[in-house]
Amino acid sequence: MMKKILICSAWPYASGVPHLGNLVSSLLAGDAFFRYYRLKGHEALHVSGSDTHGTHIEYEAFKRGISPKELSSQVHEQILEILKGFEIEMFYTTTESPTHYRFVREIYRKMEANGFIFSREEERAFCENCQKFLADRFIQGTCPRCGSPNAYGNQCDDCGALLEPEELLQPRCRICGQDRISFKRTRNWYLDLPRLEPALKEFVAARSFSENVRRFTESLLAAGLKPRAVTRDLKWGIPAPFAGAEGKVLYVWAEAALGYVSATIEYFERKSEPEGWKDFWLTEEAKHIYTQGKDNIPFHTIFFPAQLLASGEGYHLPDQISATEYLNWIGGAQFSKTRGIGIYGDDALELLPGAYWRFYLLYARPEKKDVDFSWEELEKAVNGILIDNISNFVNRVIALGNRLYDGQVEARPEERVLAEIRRTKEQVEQEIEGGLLAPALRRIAELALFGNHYFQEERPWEGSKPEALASGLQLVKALVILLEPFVPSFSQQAYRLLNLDRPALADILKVEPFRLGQAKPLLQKIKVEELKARYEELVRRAR
RNA sequence: GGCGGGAUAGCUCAAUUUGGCUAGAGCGCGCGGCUCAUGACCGUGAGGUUCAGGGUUCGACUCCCUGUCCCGCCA
Repeated sequence: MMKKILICSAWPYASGVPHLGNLVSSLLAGDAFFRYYRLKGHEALHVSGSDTHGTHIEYEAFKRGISPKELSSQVHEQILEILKGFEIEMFYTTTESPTHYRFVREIYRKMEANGFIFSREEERAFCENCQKFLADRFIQGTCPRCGSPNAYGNQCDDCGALLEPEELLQPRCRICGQDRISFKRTRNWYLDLPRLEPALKEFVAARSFSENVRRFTESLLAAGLKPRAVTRDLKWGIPAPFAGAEGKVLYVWAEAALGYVSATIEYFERKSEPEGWKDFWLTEEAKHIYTQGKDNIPFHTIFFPAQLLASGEGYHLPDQISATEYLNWIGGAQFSKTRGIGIYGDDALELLPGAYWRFYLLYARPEKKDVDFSWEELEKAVNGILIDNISNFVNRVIALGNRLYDGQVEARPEERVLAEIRRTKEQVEQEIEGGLLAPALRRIAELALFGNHYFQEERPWEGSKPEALASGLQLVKALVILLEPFVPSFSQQAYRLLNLDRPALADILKVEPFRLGQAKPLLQKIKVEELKARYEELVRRAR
């Protein structure tokens, strides 16, 4: 049964290039899901884009002496390169796209017309020098609790106290550094989340979210929701479409997620099928999968669906949230570009081709708990499992087929081998469709183990057991097809050796004669000490 | 402080949903074998107080309680 599957990966914030953790939790995982469902014969589409608005990008651009637009465009281009290098095939746009602007403004007008938007006046910190309102984190001052001079408007990092901006002593603007801070009245528009609570509860109850996602969301709902501001007194963003809100923009989190819809619309516009998006969004039939880090869960199970519900347009709500824990740097440290901690997408590709990263990252994807990056684990996964175990098995079997049967091998795999392949396929399907990639990949690696074991036992190189070779080839075929979502370029190379043309998942069990190409190693082992040294060099150069 | 997640072999992970053979794999280590394959592969051995303590049970890694440590989120 063919189904429309929409994969929505969390939008990278375009203040800087994404790091390995960002990639594995969203875009890379999204690509693996996308490729899996396509392999299975579904009509799959994977969308995301650069989240380019907001204070942080304004600030980052200011620091670099360029405009927010220049910064986000630069980063967007870098991300496009990273996608290519990591073999991520998707529709990737930006929140600056005209389609997104139009869609966001329209849907907010609908939410307002349906009575889910209200406004109220409040006091906000204002920098007289910059002539702009300041987000909490952009006011710095002395902590009233511990006296640290570096407390922020929302929190003092030194003593941990949670603060309100007006509590700071000697407040100053982080952007210009001056202390001409005043508190001015301003009007903001709010999404009325309390009024959407019943509909949200119904939505969550009707979905079979994974245990952690469901529990987390339910506890937020049980605690009661508060209205959430959707406007900001900023220049860099999408102009708020409400009467009286001239000069204000929509809050980034209030518009970026809507990009899942607008990106789908844009994708079909470019294909000249302007109605095509409706088959994904205005139907119950489709399945929507969201990939992201755990910090994004409430936005995708509450804030975003609330917006869709408030529009009253009947948009399809999220079906599955595949949220990861964090990939941390060595020793559990948080990635930080400014402090030179961690590997970022662009540097990663200077060290190794994307396929190697894909295998390691998806194999170690932090689906259950935080995982620390480790060079040793990278080496183990790539050299030990992908190459020694899997790729060598592929080469082993095909080379033997070349040598003994001149590449022409009859189709007569043994039933017990087919049964093992079938079991693996079913387990892999179950894991991936349940939102998990790492266990699926581990299961595939086990099939290679089975293959090596089987070969050793049957000794087909002695020439008397052609069915063993046929079985080996069937295993190879299964392996490379199952691996396509994880390491696509590897599988595609192997397809050529096996004379397969765009195989489907179901072909794993199809029995047919083999006509083999000339075997050759498809991957080269990595030298981790050398990589480490080159990485140190990259970090040094960046400083 | 509240909520959630985690803790299993030196390392990375299974098994916990639904309590049930002797807690399993891979890597690493010791020994042996194979030699078709990228020094790859296979067998075998050593290696466990399943974080700690208590409880329920014929039986607990699994369920309940208390505590410790790690990671988040929130206040």
